[in-house]
Amino acid sequence: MAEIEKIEIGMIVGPTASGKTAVSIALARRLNAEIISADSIQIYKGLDIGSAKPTVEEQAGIPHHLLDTIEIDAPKFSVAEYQKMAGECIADVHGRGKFPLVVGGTGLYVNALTYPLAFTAVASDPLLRQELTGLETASPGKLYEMLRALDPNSADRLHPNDIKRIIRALEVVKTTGNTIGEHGGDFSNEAKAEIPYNPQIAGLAMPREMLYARIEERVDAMMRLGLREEAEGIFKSGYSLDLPALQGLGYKQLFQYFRGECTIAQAVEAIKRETRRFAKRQITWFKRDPRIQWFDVTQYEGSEQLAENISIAWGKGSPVK
RNA sequence: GCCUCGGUAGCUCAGUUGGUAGAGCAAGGGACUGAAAAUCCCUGUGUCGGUGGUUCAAGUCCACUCUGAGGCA
Repeated sequence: MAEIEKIEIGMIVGPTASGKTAVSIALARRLNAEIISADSIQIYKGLDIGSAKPTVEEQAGIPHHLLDTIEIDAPKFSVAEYQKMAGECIADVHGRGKFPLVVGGTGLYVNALTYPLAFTAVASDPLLRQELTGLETASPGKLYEMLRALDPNSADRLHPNDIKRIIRALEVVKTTGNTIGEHGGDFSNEAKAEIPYNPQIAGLAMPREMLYARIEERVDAMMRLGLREEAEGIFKSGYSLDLPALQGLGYKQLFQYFRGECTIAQAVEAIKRETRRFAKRQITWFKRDPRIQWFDVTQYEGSEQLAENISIAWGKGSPVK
């Protein structure tokens, strides 16, 4: 039986501020790799300081893909587009004889590459979404009732208050006549569907206290680097502040300051607090993924040593001298 | 030195006529199928400053004591 040859890829995941950037550079050097970002905010142009996007110097000559790729006001960018673009990047990098190294903290994007999720089946439908939102406003609980009738499995899975996901599930079943579960694989991959990659996933972990201290330091550093000015430029540029891109940490809180709703000190505090909560959600997400091999960064001298151990774990032990 | 008001969760504070404590914020846990840095769900974590006393029973009443703030000398 002719099996399609899978592309071998490496992945580095972990919460924000866990040191993914530095390790990925060290690892890319060892493995002759190019880096493909799995970060839902760094992919936007102009969101640089606040997204902790690696600078040109930090990229250190390693080619990075899917940074600065789309406009802040690009219509309907989503995980489906990401899945497609990342797939093309991986094929391209592999085709040029280099190792694709996916690095990022957006769990859904990581899963879009490592589970056979059939996103492409149903596009989002803004008009239908608007209509459904109107229905829910007029009579709260209505949408969950509808979902219960049309797609009981999804209704079981979702909480009645999780309107966003309820709308998406309704969108799929109303547009196609099939439920969301009938469209493809899921995270548990009970369908045993195949993905075109053979991923090895390394997770970066550290004690919670240490991670929070790093977040604190990093937010202060962002402010020194000019996060306020970056956000102010966007604030004044006329973008709708409801854009998905502008829900990113740092921007949202500074917009409140620009509107006079809080002091700059309160905005910075809020950025730190929300970033901690975000990191916690990322940890929850990655923790349940049994395929991730965890590396406690405190067990290693620095990113070079950590990169060496990851490459050994991936069966690529002998380091490039 | 005297007087007054405080000391209860990580923080700010509630706490009825005595019945071994509860709000907000912070925090912790979880979910996640085309917005995912989004969205949603769950959870009180406590030597009630200390020691004695009264009482069947003390965060609550009494005495002493430590400690903070203010006032008068």
